[in-house]
Amino acid sequence: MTTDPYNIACTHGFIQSSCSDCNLKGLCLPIAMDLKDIDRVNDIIKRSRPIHAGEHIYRTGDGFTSIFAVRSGSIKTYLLDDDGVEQVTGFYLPGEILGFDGIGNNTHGCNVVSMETSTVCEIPFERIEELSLQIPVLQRHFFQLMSQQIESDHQMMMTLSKKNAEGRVTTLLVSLSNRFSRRNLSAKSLRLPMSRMDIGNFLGLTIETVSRTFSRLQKEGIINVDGREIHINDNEKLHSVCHASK
Amino acid sequence: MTTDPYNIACTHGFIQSSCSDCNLKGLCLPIAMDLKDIDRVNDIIKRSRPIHAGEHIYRTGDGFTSIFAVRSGSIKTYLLDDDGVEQVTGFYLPGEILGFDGIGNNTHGCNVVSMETSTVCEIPFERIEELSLQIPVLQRHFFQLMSQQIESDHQMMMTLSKKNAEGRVTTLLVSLSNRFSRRNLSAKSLRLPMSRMDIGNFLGLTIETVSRTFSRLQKEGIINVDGREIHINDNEKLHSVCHASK
DNA sequence: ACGGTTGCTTGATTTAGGTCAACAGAAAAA
DNA sequence: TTTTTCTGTTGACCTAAATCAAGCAACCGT
Repeated sequence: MTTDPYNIACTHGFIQSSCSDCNLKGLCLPIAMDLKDIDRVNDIIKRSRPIHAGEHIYRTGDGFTSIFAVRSGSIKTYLLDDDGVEQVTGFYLPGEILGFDGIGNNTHGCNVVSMETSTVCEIPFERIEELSLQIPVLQRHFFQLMSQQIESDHQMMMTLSKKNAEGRVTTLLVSLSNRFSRRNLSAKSLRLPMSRMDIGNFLGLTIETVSRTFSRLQKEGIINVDGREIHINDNEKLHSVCHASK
Repeated sequence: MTTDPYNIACTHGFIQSSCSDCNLKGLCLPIAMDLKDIDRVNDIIKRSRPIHAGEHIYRTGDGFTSIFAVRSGSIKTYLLDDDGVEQVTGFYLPGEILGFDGIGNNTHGCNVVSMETSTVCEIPFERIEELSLQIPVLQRHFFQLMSQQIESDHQMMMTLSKKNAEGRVTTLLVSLSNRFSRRNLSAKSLRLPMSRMDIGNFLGLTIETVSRTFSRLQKEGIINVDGREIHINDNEKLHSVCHASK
């Protein structure tokens, strides 16, 4: 086994060191990109050593130099307000890209921490910006990724503003289920990468309410809960509860 | 007076038909852009006839072709969920750019409606995308604008998730005050462009709670309220109430 | 001058979810 | 082994904001 810090990260047991081999490339790179251009992107990417649970990738105020693609594990982003109150602003799973805040004023706008052992691909922004000038489909891709982030943030505003506890929790479950199945993992059985604390913080609820909501959904036969293991029994009901408003 | 629909829009009483003359260009275009490039941008922009209160600029699902800069008046964006429930996702004032959702899947992701008589500059996206490949500072600018939108959406998530009614209302007032003063308007006295309904919808509160909160802030001497006219008496207190959490 | 509609305010009551408190299982430490 | 810590669950109670209801002023079209 190699000791190269950029190559020991793969969780699948084999070294995966190039974008063209990566089974996540359909998520973080444009599909319609020819191999030559993928290699040009590949050349500027730095692959990380494993990042342990609780370890930060960057913090608010750090100089902005790179965006990051999650390769394995799971990551959360959060803000701290003036009083030190934490607000979780997002959960990021393999194939997803984070760090698009930060471009605005050349300073990272949030804190990023690993929720379990994770690996990321670091994408130096100035380099990818140059490439984007030369590869139109890449420029378009980044506009699209940022646009999707904006759309999903707006959905989140809707969730926080209009939905009750059941609606919020089920919305998160549906989102996670979709994102797992995009990676060809089970949409029915999933292991939550985050604590009840983080769920509550993200959804604007207390841990007690999150816990009670899980229990209620289980009692109604919609899901089975065993700690962080969730099984979706009744997807239809789950989706209908999803719209529950306050 | 001309009847050219693209040139009757100016509210200042004179025709203003070029970006280089526009007193908002510092807000929607990069500062470090030379005149030649500003003219190239100017050439692709379509200036709108006046859009009346309640008139839509586009709706969710419409084909995405352009982003828009607000030139005068005020605009709100909102989502409709499956049950037809409205969620206001943003208020846009002169110099601000909207429509960055929509890039992701080539379809507009929200509804956009004018809150009063407004004019906008329509920026055809494919044209500005081409220009962005040729003018690096312009590409950077759009990345920055989208990044700022993401950051402010995250702040909004914090507001909705963590703040009580007073915190939410004052946060909106502070934001509006800042955005008015950016345009060299009074930061102390402002006229709200939106109804109590829209404020409540945006902030995840009922109109009654919004109304009561305004009344309470007035009783505490922090602001004066006369319908949509707001005067900020005690900016310091306003900012401290701003952090009020639930 | 006329109802009718719309936007906003205020009061009385209800309720979802917050707060406080106790406890249990799992994992880590001693 | 016991102890401690951490995470999650459940119960009792309380409170901020929702809901329900009434009323008022401004503005509309007739």
